[in-house]
Amino acid sequence: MTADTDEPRDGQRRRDARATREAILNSAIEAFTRLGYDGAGVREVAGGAGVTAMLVNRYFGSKEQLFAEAVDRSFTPRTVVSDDPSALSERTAARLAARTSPEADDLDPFVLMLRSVASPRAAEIIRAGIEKHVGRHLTDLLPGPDAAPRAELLLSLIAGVWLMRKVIATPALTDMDQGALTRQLHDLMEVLVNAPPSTSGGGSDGS
Amino acid sequence: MTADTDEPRDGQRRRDARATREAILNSAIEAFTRLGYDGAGVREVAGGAGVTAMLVNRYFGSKEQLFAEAVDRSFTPRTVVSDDPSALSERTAARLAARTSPEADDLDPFVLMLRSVASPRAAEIIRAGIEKHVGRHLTDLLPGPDAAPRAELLLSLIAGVWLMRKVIATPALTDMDQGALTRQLHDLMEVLVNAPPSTSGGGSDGS
DNA sequence: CGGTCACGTCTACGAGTGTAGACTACTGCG
DNA sequence: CGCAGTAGTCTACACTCGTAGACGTGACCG
Repeated sequence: MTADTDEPRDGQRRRDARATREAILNSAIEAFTRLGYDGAGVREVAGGAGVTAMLVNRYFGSKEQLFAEAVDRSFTPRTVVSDDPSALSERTAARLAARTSPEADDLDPFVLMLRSVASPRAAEIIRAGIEKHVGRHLTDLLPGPDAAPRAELLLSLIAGVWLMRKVIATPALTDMDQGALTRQLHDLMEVLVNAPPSTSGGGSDGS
Repeated sequence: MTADTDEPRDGQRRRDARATREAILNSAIEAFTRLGYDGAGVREVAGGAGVTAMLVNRYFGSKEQLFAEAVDRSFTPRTVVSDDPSALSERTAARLAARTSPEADDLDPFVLMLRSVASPRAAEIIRAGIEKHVGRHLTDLLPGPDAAPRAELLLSLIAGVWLMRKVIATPALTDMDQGALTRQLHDLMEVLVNAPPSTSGGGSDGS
């Protein structure tokens, strides 16, 4: 971490606008991830930062703008998708399996997303954030044609696993052996990465 | 539809407890799917059924119990997962692609789920519903060992596609050609259906 | 030491939430 | 016709929400 979030030595932050704004934003990420956009109140966010509710609106204008900044910040460190094109599916599968394990703390942009999509305004903000941060980046990483829809399909898989394993907590998937899960996810992602443009003449399409 | 939801000929339902209960439940499914558990108010549900809010609680006890019945009802007709074991991945992929297309009406149990998981109580109810209706059923359909986690992985994929395509509406995936999407989903589901117990000696498992 | 301005808080409002209890009105039966 | 029971409504309560405006207060600068 950078050194700008220095905590005061006297135990109380003293009229430091920069640090207060940061504290509010961090508290917002935590609250939105845990409770979702609708569930997290401004007072809750403020309390987590040690300030009153009105300061939140003074710094961020409104809850909606606060959420937009929280989404932006939450997605900036790429926690799951690997940056290495050659080992993309392998490393991404391993990271996903590890970060969705029951022991892991569930502070994650995907959880924030899943718990906030109920609100249409939040969904719109999330869509923009997804495109800006992961979608575009992932599209560049995938080889072959039609990389964009395949990238979003990969994101669908990641989000789905996060949903079932950490938000809904289906038992069989939650208790699944991590090695086996990693292998399964790896196989699935390989299908998406190694683009079959239209391999295997599956011509028998109905409709 | 069955004939028990007969609408009155004089345009107004007249003191028919059975039909009123049904109307409330249908309105609840519609409202919860569109707005989620937190977003849909009791008054909204009641208004959709043409009654007042208090009647909802009189018939269902509380909003939470109403939600539980709505989830149960919403999941009973299997809309996506095919019942045919031999063509499971093929038909499920086709149905999923069709039902998540932009033209399709988004009244679906998966959307109801995705828009309601923010509430912990609702998430618990959904988990039970998933297990009861689709999970168990799908586990029986899948061949090979460890069918339960693979079934839930399949559900993760389905839920993720619903999320990205209909709830968040990422453009590349929403506008994706239906035939191509069906093919991609089919390939993915094949990986899950044709269980590789531990094929391809990726024995390097940590932990 | 005193002024000044930004940082932070307090009170409050209007709207919306789920739910409880009392009340009305309609239907069917004797 | 009158009684009874049930389908449905009305009013209300206690609470939380996001946000607006007025107010206090501490630190820096001269």
